[in-house]
Amino acid sequence: MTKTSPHPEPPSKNRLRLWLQMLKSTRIIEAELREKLRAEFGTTLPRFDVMAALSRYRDGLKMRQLSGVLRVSNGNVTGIVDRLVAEGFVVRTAVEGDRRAWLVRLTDAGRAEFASQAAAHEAWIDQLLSGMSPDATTAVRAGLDSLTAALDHKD
Amino acid sequence: MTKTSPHPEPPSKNRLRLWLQMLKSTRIIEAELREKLRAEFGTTLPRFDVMAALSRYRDGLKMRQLSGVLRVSNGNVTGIVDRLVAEGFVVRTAVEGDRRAWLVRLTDAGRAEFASQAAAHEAWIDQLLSGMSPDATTAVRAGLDSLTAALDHKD
DNA sequence: CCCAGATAGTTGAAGCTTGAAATAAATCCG
DNA sequence: CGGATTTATTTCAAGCTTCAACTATCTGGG
Repeated sequence: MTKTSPHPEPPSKNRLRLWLQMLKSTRIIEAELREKLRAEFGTTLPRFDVMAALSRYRDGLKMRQLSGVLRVSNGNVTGIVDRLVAEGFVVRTAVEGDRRAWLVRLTDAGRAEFASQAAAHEAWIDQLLSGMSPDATTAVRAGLDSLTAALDHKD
Repeated sequence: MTKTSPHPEPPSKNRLRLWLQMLKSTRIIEAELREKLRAEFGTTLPRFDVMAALSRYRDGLKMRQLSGVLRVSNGNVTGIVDRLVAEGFVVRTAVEGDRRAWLVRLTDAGRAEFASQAAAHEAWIDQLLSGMSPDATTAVRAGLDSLTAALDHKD
């Protein structure tokens, strides 16, 4: 049943439209999440992202590893971590044998706060993406998985 | 042939993973585009986005329409348009019969500059998404289309 | 040992972004 | 008409983001 489409859209146009669609949907969802994090937890998406990354590494991450995981610049992470430290959710501890580096970790308070945020976050996502069937979700995931694999490889 | 999967991942986890994947792939591509726009055109993604929006409306857009199309705040657009005006790519003209509003339009120079940027942009996207087959591209587009339709409806 | 180069992190300037407050003009309605 | 409300935009403070410059430290030859 797979036959030539009657409207011959070139692959490059198809890809461009896909990209615009990715951008649009991602921005809508990000805006919703930002708004909810602000309203319900008084925090921001970047802070949430940092805490999410740290929550996956109980032993902490060096600044450089953190910016690598988040794909943002070094200097950027410095500022966000500064604020999380001021709020008591994160600590910088010295690294044994390397006086240049810091190990950044969640405090107990940070861990508790993040657990609460993460539960809400998962529910928000579930609700925001409720318009997609499980099959569609799986199909899109598969497509994007192959895309990121190719992109990562490209570096 | 559609039967219960052997690993019973709940739909909410599936959706969460999809979201993380969307975020990851979008960020990688955005970072590439930002870098290329800077290196090859000395411009930024937000400026490009504004010019792209204006290029689709030859008669111009009011500030509010512009921020609506781009899904960013009003105040944000003010600053970006200010810079594009200073660079001579955009003009603000008065709106007949409404002294509050401005009509923002590309200048001839802006149109020429954008044509050049847009051609490069399309080629970059084509290259960045080259890891996806036409079928996968179409499938993902379909999934995201239904998602944005549901999200837009939700407002 | 010592220094050249690499590595970890911070700082600073410029620009992007938001939300809230402020201006100004249009519209609505009594 | 005239005041209340709505609409269009700008301004501002705070935070996010990048890149480039800078400091401090480590590492690997000679």
